[in-house]
Amino acid sequence: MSLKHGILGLLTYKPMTGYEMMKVIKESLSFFWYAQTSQIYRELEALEKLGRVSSSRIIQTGKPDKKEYTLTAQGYEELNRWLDEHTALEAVKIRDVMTMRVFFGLEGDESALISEMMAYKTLNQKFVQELESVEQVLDIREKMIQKPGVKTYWMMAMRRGYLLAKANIDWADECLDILQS
Amino acid sequence: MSLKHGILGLLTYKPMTGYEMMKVIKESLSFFWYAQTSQIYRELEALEKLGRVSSSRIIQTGKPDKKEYTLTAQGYEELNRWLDEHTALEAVKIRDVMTMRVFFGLEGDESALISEMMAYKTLNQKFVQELESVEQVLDIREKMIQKPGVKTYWMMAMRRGYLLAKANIDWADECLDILQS
DNA sequence: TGGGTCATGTAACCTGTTACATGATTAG
DNA sequence: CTAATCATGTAACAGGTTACATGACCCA
Repeated sequence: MSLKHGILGLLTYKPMTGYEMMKVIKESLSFFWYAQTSQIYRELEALEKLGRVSSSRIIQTGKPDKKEYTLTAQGYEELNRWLDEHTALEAVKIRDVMTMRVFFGLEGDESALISEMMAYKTLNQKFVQELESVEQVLDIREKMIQKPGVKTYWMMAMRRGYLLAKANIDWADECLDILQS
Repeated sequence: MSLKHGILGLLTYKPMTGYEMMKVIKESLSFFWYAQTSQIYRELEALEKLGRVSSSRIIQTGKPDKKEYTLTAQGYEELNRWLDEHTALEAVKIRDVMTMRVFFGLEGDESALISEMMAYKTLNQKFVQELESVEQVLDIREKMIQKPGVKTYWMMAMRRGYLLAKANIDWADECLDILQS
């Protein structure tokens, strides 16, 4: 239901610092979960208070100290509980700014909408391109993380990003056809 | 960026009470914006304090009193400002529970995931069916609201819901193929 | 010497969720 | 008689956003 479970999930791969998580989220998870650094640090603290993760400070030379978080047995339990409960119904709680913008489009400036829609299409096209070459990256990551079978799940998630971006592009084309006629 | 602008948008159609908005949102907007009654009432109050809407109490016989909100000139301005600013980049801030669930699927129970995925598919199929017969409804609404041209925008928004639901169904099928093999 | 990376955070605020409360009318 | 509809909200909490702060090291 929230970033908390995403963090627990990431920690099943290996112990990590908040900073590392931020990068992983930006690089690999951002197509289904977006988060700010400040929020990650706050949630980590909250999770530690709840006993779902534990931390140890690592002193480095030439670099600032870091705080590495590890999943506890309790955290693992909580993640599993969350995974096995119904997610399908929750997925219906959608909030989509772009659709809202279009829905009330009669009120706004049409040329502004057109250029927004073109920007939107471009963003989605870039994203599709990125995903098209991602399988090799996942191969490497799977080996690093030492969880055989994990790639299958990553690929399924990735496919969703791909299919959605494709649908977004189709939608943008349809809208542009209508708006520019 | 939030429910506030959705409310302002709705009020361009006609003055409404919080209760009415709740119904309109549930019936027509829920595929891109989900909201609870309690939040609607709170946002209305906040908007009134900011001078974006004004309210008048209407006394009814046989029914409880109601509070009808009207868009002010300021509110109209604010809506337009929002409409003409860039939405495309904001649309990238995605949060999708179902994809997260799949991404960390290796940890959870596979049969639980399969039944969630089937439920998810069913929900999306129902939704597609609803949308397929929606055009007539929009015709009637457009006449009621007396804003010629508004239907075009509604249809574009609707199409997005349709295309996304279709993409969701395709994704669910792909996942089920993989999970059940 | 200026920008990027490494690394951690705080404070205030805004937005969304859950649970609860009230009470009359109307249709089956 | 009972469930739904009409209609309004409050309180507490959880989750997300924005803006700011610090400071060293490394590369061009």
